[in-house]
Amino acid sequence: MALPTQSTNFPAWYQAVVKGADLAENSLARGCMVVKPYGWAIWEGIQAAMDERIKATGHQNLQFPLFIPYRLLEREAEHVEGFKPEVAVVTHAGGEELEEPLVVRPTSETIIWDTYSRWVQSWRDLPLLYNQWCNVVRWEMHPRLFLRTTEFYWQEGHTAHATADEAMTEQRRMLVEAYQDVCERVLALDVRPGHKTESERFPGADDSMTIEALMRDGKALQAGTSHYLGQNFAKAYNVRFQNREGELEYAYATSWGVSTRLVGGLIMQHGDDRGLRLPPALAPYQVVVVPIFRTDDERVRVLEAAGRLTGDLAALGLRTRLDDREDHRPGFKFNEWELKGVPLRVELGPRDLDAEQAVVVRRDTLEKATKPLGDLAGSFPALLEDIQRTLREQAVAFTDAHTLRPSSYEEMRSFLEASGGFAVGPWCGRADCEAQVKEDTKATIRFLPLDLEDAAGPCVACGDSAIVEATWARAY
RNA sequence: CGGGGCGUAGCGCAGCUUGGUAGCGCGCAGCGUUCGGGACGCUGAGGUCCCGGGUUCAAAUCCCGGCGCCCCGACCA
Repeated sequence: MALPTQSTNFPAWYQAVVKGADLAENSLARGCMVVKPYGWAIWEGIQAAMDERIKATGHQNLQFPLFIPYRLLEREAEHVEGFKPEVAVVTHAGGEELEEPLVVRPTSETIIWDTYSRWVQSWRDLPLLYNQWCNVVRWEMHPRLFLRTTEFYWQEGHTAHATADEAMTEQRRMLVEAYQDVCERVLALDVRPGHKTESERFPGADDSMTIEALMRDGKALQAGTSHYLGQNFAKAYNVRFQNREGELEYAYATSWGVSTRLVGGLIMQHGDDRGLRLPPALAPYQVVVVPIFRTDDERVRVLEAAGRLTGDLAALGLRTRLDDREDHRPGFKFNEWELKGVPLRVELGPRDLDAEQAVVVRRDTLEKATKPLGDLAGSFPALLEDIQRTLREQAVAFTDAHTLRPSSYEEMRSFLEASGGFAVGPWCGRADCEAQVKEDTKATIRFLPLDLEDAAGPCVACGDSAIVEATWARAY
């Protein structure tokens, strides 16, 4: 299949990659997706890395129900206001109308905090550090595979603490030590952490933190969020504990999540005109060996050598695939594995065997090298590390090259209107100024610095005196 | 909800103006030739033309009424 070029038709390119690399497809159910084995393998890789960090930071996994009684959702005013338009409600079951409708969870704060009220009495019960991997449903207007689907898969962490300080430390720790770490170290993405403005905050939160990633069309993607919920949910669901002094106090909350959206971010930050480029740390196959032969004699010879190489690679712990399908020609396979983003490809044919060599192609740079068969496998771990590093460096270089400090509002406007990337500058902190920029450019403030510092000088958007530095971009 | 478009083979579409045998490309099946960058030839399978009604000797095509989907404007991990 031919891929549209990224630069001329990014949405079509994205769709073609998702389809061509066999990651997912639209399902009959409105806005939902069928995640296919290759796409799910990528998600499982993300899950494994994230789950390791979640556990390493002291959390345990558990599981809450899919259904939430409607009245529970209604307890926290801002929360219900924010989610009401996008919840799916079950009104009928068991052949009759339900006395009380059930909401299909759009997120689980409500049912979890209602449960926590029964789990917490004393300061000795805190903190609660729990996480669940599950699916949630939000009735979205414009579904797009991985980026915004009606049903999506994620993890949601929900913690309860005895003090505000401890909760805020937890909020930041999960953003940085889990989300940012896995995105950078495993997915090789460039993500920028920061605070959301009040208007972009999670409904019911006192503060939302985000990691934002710039895609190759210059639009930003919110790749993960971590919220400090203050005592809002504790008050709504009556989660009180007796502190060391014997006084009753409401608990402090955090919640944080990353979703299958990360797969979309991976595609859109690393992808090129040949398709996906997967970082070796995540790739379901790190190396694919494509044997080339015509005659029966050649087939025996080549497959024997290819099998030995594949075995050597597997013995080194590398995820390896020998593509010995006989119903496709080599050229087809080269293109297919490039589309699927496999980091390294080995081409092995009779001519190579005669010369005791193999052709090795890296997906990140598309460099083709001829290497001696001698200790070919032994050279691969270092090569894969180099690909991992290169993808990450390319991502950082791209974001840097698409970040502008505009010297005037006019410059900022034309930059954002053209989706040039991140525009960074001093901001007055006012919501009406933020709204005006959105009206002018369709761009929003993606984040404020993680360490909030005073900014000097005039607001780059409205000219009033600035209080903080902001980063604007158009977003997915 | 306001404006525009579409519904025909698994997918992408033509045919509709001017009613008359259901078509094309990809994919799929069989056989043969191919095989170092997305192969080719021959043969073949596959259809409630979105649904319901009407006009007509005859409807994918014309008329009426439904339903569904997509794009553009406000939400969202």
